[in-house]
Amino acid sequence: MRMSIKQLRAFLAVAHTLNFAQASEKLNMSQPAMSLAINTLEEALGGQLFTRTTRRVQLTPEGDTFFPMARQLLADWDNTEEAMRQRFTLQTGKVSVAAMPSFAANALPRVLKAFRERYGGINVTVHDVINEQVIEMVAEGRVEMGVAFEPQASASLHFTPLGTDRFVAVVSRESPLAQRGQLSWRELLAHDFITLQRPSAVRLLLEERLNAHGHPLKVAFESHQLVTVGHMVACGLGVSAVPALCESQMTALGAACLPLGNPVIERQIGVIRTRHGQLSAAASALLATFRAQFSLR
Amino acid sequence: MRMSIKQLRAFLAVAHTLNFAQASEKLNMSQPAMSLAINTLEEALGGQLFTRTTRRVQLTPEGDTFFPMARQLLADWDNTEEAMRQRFTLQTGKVSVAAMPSFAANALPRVLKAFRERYGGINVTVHDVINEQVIEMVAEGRVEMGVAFEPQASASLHFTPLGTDRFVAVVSRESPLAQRGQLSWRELLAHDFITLQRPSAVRLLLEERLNAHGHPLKVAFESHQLVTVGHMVACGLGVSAVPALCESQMTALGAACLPLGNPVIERQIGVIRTRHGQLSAAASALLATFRAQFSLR
DNA sequence: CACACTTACGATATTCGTAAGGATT
DNA sequence: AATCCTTACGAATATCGTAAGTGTG
Repeated sequence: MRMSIKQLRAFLAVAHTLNFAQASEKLNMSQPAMSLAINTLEEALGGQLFTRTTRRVQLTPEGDTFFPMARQLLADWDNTEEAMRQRFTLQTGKVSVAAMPSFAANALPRVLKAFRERYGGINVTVHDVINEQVIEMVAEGRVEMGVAFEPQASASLHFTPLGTDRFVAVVSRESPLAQRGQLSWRELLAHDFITLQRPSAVRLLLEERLNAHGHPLKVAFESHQLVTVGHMVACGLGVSAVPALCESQMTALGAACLPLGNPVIERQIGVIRTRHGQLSAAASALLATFRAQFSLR
Repeated sequence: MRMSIKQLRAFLAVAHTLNFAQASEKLNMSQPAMSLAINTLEEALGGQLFTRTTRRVQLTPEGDTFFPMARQLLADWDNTEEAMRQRFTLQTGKVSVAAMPSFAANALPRVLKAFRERYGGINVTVHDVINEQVIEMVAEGRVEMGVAFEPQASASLHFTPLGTDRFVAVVSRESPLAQRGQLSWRELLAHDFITLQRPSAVRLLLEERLNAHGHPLKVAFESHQLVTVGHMVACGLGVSAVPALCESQMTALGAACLPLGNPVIERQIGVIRTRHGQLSAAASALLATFRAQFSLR
């Protein structure tokens, strides 16, 4: 027979009170049960832990050395149990998420705020990387999930759409265009065009779609930071087109945004995760928060 | 319901094999029992540890974080159990013992050798201190037991006699006395007497007993080291009397020892321990070794 | 269709509590 | 004589193993 948890609790109670009756009361058990628990524990360990005349209970030297061991063992036990319970009840935990810049800088903070208000104990690590790296990090398991454009169908990746991101026109507030209700690409492209540099998914998408519709893209200025693009437009250097997600950012920089059509250029944005590796409880909660936040729009 | 040891072992086995059937076999239980164990563990922790289709068993992220925790918990558990068993079976442990110099330097090493041969894993700490300090250290609990002269009866100290220590005469080998079969105190005291300095229990005992028998002690040379006394005698500076325990030591220093009577001065030597504080298993074994070694003489 | 986990149920083993016993102060 | 631990025994509980069930590949 080997040690059991109950026996350890019994030992600690008796070692503390030096009285079987009080100890058994504290553990909500009968006194004979306590007696038996101590006896079987002693048998399991191969020697006496207490010397007990009917009048005095006392730790043996071996019992004395066992005392701190038992206490540590039970403390670790209880802590582990509690840590797991907290993890499952989302009182603690952590989740890593990757997001492409346009999302990370605009929609994500609001989602994280809602998540944090609901699950204050969960640590969230955000990796703000370009669209391709989001997919790469998810595939490699470096993050549990990512927010990016819908990738081409994959056996290992799963995509949960959150919404469509449509390109809008960005013009200077002083420009006559700012007064228009909406613009066509032909009208927009008549002006100097400012946009992101080549590796950007936004830039590549633009070129591809515009080419397909017979609107080759001629770029007057380019930058690798959207902020710079926004400032350039605000200063009247030219016009641009950005995903609607970035609209508020552009507005804040002093530019004006308006609907852009003919053709409408849009793409699905959503959460990417591995198909077979399941999400942690924390990640599931974050995903649910994503879906809740975006179903409202 | 809370975690049990068996559930933890079940979890580790399944986490390792990722197969309920193999895991249950390894733990000598039926496969449904394993299924139940995992289920109740998951219930205890409040969430799933494995995702299991009938074809694939896989750790959830929570199960993954639980894995090292569970392993550590069980390792600590088993180590503690084993450490206690070893302590009780005297494969390990430690014992502190105090001994007065005459005993520590002469009889003790032989006892410790026998003890060590039998109980190689037990660490023994010896405090070689004067007789009074032996008693003090036992009373204060700084050592589990001590070897000293029999103290006056005490409510808190217990004395186990090992044997009597009788004073023998020490003379130079060149002295005519060395040829005698035995000596009386009167004959011995006719020569220059060399002995230990005052705080020594041996010195005090000698003075007390000799006075009681009308032989006031006149000391020619004194030292606080028995080795010095022995050398002095060997060089022919005078004679001495030492406890029989020190006989071999004196002989080794080049002096001759012979029986000394009229009066015979002797005192009980034994093991002192506290009456109520019990001995550790290791100390009991050491005490038993003491008794065995001395019952042979 | 076969394999692997789950559910069901009866048997076994363990644990527990009440009552009586024994020892010490 | 009172207190406190131990022993004894019947009952409740938990666990386990066999057998049948269910879903996946």
